[in-house]
Amino acid sequence: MKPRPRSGDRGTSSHILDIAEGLVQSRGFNGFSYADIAAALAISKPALYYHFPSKAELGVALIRRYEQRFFDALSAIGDRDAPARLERYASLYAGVLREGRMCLCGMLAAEYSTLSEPMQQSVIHFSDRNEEWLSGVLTQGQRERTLAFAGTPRERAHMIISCLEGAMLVARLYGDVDMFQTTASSLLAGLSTSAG
Amino acid sequence: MKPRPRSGDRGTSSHILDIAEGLVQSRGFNGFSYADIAAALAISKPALYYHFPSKAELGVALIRRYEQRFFDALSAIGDRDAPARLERYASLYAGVLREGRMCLCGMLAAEYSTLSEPMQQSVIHFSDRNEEWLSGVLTQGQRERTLAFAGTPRERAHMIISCLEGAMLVARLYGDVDMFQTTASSLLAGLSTSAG
DNA sequence: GTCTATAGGCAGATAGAC
DNA sequence: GTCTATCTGCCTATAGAC
Repeated sequence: MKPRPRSGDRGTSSHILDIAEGLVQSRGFNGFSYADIAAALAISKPALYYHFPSKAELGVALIRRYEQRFFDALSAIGDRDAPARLERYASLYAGVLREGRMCLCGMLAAEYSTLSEPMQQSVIHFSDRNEEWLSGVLTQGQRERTLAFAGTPRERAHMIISCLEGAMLVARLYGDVDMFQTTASSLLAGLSTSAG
Repeated sequence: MKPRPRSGDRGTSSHILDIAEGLVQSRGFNGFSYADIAAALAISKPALYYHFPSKAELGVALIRRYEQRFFDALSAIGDRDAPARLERYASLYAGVLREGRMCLCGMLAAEYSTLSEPMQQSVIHFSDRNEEWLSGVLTQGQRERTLAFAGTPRERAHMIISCLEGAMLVARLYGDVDMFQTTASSLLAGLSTSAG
């Protein structure tokens, strides 16, 4: 019997994921341990194992929740013209960076070869879905004639995601969010037509 | 007295760095241990400590050597017009990726917050120098009228490096070097003038 | 320069009480 | 669900022989 969490109390599992998420995004999956989470929550290490029986399973749960929230945020962008959706899309990344964090998926991409197979699959799944969503926006832009670019929407989506990830990686190195904004803006500016 | 290494024998320190470099570029600095290097060289762990008294000092030596070689490779690009130099520059990244590796500097950028302060400084130093070199090429291109772009050469250099790093990160996820080539090409294509 | 042996700590993970 | 106690193994690093 799982007790239903009271409103405002999302339960211990949720709090564990909150802490773990921040640790992965700032230090990487190989850069923290259960002891770090336990300390942050003032709880014992074995208590964590009740909720997540292994670090790898915690990792999978982490990606799944992040994915859920990320695509909820994309849905919340709503119906706008493509350039406006792109701008909101980029601002999601900027928000993460402003907290001194790397994109979860980008961080795990760096550590990819050290991850368990289920975690690797989860990273790929997230990445594929992200590219698919962005590709849809680019296709919309072509249809609307608000966006113009060489190559397929898929290729362009891949390029934009790659550049945003890289821009986060490097901007975080210098603790300079403005650097990211400059790169993101000039990346997207090149796509807009005068019709937009 | 350090014995002079015979030609072709660059010494144990050098071999240690070779292995460590590959490990960092594929697994990250937090993703390998002295035991991995020892196993690869069929040598004991304490022997490694004779050459590098701590993992952090090995890390600094690693960055320094990588930097030396990288900028030697940039010098070897020689005097050409800016677009040609850019193309060779991007192909250096592609070569690393082809070995299934991430750029050393990009990998360490992801793990930045977990690195010792000397390692952090070394990463920044490398990154600054890289940006400076690329910025010089972009300035040359403006002078020659072979390149045209919005913003300052510095900003553009920063953007190009960011995008190349991100493109490596994501391409490595899918084990697809062509993806990187496509992104790199379209990134550089946008800079060339018809004069070039 | 390289070895064997080992210290001391922290990692991921389990047992069993409450 | 959470605790204390504990296991095993690996990590970084050192001591001291050859």
